[in-house]
Amino acid sequence: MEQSGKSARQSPTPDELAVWREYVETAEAIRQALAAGLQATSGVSPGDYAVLLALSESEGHRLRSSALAQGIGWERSRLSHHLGRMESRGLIRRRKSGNDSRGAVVELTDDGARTFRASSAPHLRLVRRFFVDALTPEELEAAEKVATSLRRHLKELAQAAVVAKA
Amino acid sequence: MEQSGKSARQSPTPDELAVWREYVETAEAIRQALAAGLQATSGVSPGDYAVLLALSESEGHRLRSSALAQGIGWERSRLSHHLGRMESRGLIRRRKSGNDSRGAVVELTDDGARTFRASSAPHLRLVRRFFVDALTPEELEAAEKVATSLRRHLKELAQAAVVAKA
DNA sequence: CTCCTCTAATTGATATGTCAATTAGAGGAG
DNA sequence: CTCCTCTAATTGACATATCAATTAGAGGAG
Repeated sequence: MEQSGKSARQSPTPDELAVWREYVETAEAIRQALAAGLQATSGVSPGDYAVLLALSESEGHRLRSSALAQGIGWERSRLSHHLGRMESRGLIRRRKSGNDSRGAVVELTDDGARTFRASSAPHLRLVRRFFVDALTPEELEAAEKVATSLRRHLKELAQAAVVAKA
Repeated sequence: MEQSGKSARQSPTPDELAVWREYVETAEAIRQALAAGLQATSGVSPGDYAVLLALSESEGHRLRSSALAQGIGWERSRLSHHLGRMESRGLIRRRKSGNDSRGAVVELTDDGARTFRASSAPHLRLVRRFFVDALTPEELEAAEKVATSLRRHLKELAQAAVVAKA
């Protein structure tokens, strides 16, 4: 009867599945609300914001493209395409790197810096309105614990997969 | 000194912001892991899965396109585009509705039904592995509470916005 | 130097998502 | 019937995301 033992159960129970659905749908709804707010208040997308934030916080408002990709956790190709769009809107500029002319350096234009300054406060206000204000201090703490557990578990699974491949 | 009062605070504190980032990044990581798993095990995207699930559960494996959009919470245009892609892969079929020939009826093909059956179990296993197994029963309950609070708060804000417009 | 291989970044193809504009038919007022 | 208006769904344009293939230069072996 190992099928009935807890460790042999393969699919979530209906209750577990309901929590899962609530979890993903909620995260998606908030992501979407915030994206719409950011777009409406300052005309930037969440992707734009991530790039502008990373550049704004960096020394000299510039970063190697690979360092930028690393910093915001994007694949390079995604970043290349996105930088192309941002460059055509005048938010950033790309130059060849001095030491290694394979590498590109991405830098914020004045317009990009101005756009980031204009978008930052409204964005943070929305994070507060949509997320922080919705939760009691206890819930906020619980949310952190849940996210941390999920993250840790995912990392372990990824680690196990890597080991299995080797 | 109303700036220092809690109710006047506009931006999240650094701690609150850190929780927010952990929350969104985690949700995004899970979404992405699950999408990759679904693709690898059965060659369907999360969007395909949502459509196939709704049709599989419906009377006669068919739904009015507007009812389908409503059921999975998509905009119509998004659904139209997605159905076009699924139809070209032979997973679904569209017919004109009898009573109202503006309306289209979407139905599962045999191949679509087979594809859904093949993708369902692996998908549910992954939900269990990535989400349910990561959390203690207490954390699972906490996750539900957090999601519910966030959802309720979002709905209230949307309601307030609608009222403000009127 | 020449060849090999590795790395940085871009490019092209395709899938997905959003918005605005359009098409087709329903249904009522006159 | 004709016109008006509303609804259902699609379409086109464009932004975004992923994957595979490619380009350009770095850096070492010979």
